[in-house]
Amino acid sequence: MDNNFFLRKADIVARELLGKRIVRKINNKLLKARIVETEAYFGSEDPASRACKNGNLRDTMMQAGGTILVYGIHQQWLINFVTGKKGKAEAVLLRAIEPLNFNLKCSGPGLLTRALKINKEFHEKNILNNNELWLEDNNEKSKFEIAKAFRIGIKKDLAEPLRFYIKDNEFVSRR
DNA sequence: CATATGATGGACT
DNA sequence: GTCCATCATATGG
Repeated sequence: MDNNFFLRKADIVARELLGKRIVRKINNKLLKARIVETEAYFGSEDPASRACKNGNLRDTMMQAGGTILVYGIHQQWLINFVTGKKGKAEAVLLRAIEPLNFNLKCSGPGLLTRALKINKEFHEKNILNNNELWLEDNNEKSKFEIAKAFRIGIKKDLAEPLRFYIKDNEFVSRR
């Protein structure tokens, strides 16, 4: 994965992430999955983002693109990838993945972190330089259609749709 | 320490 | 669609 991949705006990265593979290494076994649903979040200007109020989280979102951001909510861990240049508070939330070589439900942000055993240990590590979790580009772009929607489970959303998913993919979270 | 608050998920009507 | 268990955080005393 290119070093500049995450240095773009969160909504661009969210779209580009679709179809990429996420690989998790556990005890020398590789869990592979395809990213099928993402959401873009912004810092200060985004009323839906926790970073809007929370200083610590915003600091993490201001890191340079590629930093992993993990935070707990409703007894789940949610994983985000920080995007944009250092100083910009932006991130992309991983909402759903399609398991390729294992059989666990991954149709939701909390479910996929459970399946891949992702927890706070990954917080503030870098996805581009990690031997337990990384991304692979397998050039699937243009093999699918991208659908847009408003973000899920949020009280105050922004005016523009910031949720992106692969159209007609059965592993996308519902609602 | 006490309490409130969800970027959830699953069960249920 | 609605209800709610459950817990990592933030915030206030």
